[in-house]
Amino acid sequence: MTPVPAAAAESRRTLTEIEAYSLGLLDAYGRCTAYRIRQAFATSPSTSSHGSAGSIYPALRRLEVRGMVVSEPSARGRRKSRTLSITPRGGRALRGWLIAPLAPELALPLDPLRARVRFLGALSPADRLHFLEAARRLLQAQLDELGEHVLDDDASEWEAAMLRGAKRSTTARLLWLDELCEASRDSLDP
Amino acid sequence: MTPVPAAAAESRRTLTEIEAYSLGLLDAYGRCTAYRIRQAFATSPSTSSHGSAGSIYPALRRLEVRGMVVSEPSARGRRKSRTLSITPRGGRALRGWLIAPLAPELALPLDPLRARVRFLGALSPADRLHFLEAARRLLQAQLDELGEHVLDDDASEWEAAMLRGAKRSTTARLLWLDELCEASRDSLDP
DNA sequence: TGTGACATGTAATATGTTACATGATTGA
DNA sequence: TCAATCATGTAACATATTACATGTCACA
Repeated sequence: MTPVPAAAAESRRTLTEIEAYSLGLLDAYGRCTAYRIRQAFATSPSTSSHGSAGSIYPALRRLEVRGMVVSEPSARGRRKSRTLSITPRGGRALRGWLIAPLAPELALPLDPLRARVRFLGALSPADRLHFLEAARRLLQAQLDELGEHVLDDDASEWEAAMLRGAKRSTTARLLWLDELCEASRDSLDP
Repeated sequence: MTPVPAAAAESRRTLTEIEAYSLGLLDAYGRCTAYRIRQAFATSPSTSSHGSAGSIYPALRRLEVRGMVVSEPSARGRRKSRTLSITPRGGRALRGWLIAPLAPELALPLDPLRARVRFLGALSPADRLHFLEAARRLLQAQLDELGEHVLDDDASEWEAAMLRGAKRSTTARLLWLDELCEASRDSLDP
């Protein structure tokens, strides 16, 4: 990330998903280190691929520049460390993000699997079936993982709600793939 | 978009979602203009928000640089226009993208609605209910729109399959919101 | 004492978004 | 003929991804 242009960050009205998620975690946790935020991204089934250092640290820096987060140096042993907390302004920004009118594209997020299915016509019937079966296995594994996912003691009712949503979505997509798989198998080998 | 660095574009192995989608459309359509690709993005329920000129034209240019697309000037009246078509290399790239091992994060794409639900604890019960009801209305509208969506004559079986997938996902998320809505209403006004 | 995990970052880079520019065509 | 829309782009910008850098701590 290139150095954060403070003026631009100040002038922007909205929060990116990563910024909002970070604010939300900070609000839920009270005070914590940037590393804890990163870990939360990495371990959440929904966001595991979006918790890279190169996104989180600059996002937190931007929030600090905008006065939504404050940091204080905290000496854990001799290791340098900064403890973050959300400011009143940060709280207002978080709630503003939540109650803002929902953009229409939130209704149907991009689904990379759906995009691939769109173009399965370009494959041979055998390759199609391979694809669909691999996709099915992937979703089944994801569903198993979601079932085993244990929530922390301090997990909120809403974290559990999110998990239920993830399960429902995955189940629906799995059923859809089952159907396609079966149709594909029939047409290949009647 | 800054000018496309040809060397970098050549050396990259993978396709972005937009590149792959463009290749797929070009493969399905045979020959067409960039504008037709853009329109397809804009009218597809899944990708309506990703068809900006600033993404499509540079993506098509990158594909041309990589030899996956060729363009020939076509005089429609006196208006300058270029007709694009996919090359054999482009076809191989498309099929390679389709049969490539699926990255685990494709199993559970980010859902901005799910992210917001995760942090509903930051809102007052009344605001929570407002949020959930607005989200429900949004998904219901999306579902209605999907139901009315008519496919072209040349629509493939896979385009229809994609549409069914979109409906299933949306229905599942709507049911989930219904549940949350009801629980939220009960707790607010027992 | 050295190996690996912890913790905090930065640099380079490619990409997507927003907004603007431009000329041709069509319809009122 | 004037406005809207068609069609093709470009420029500026912020952001995410990948890979790397650096120092600390636990423990074998």
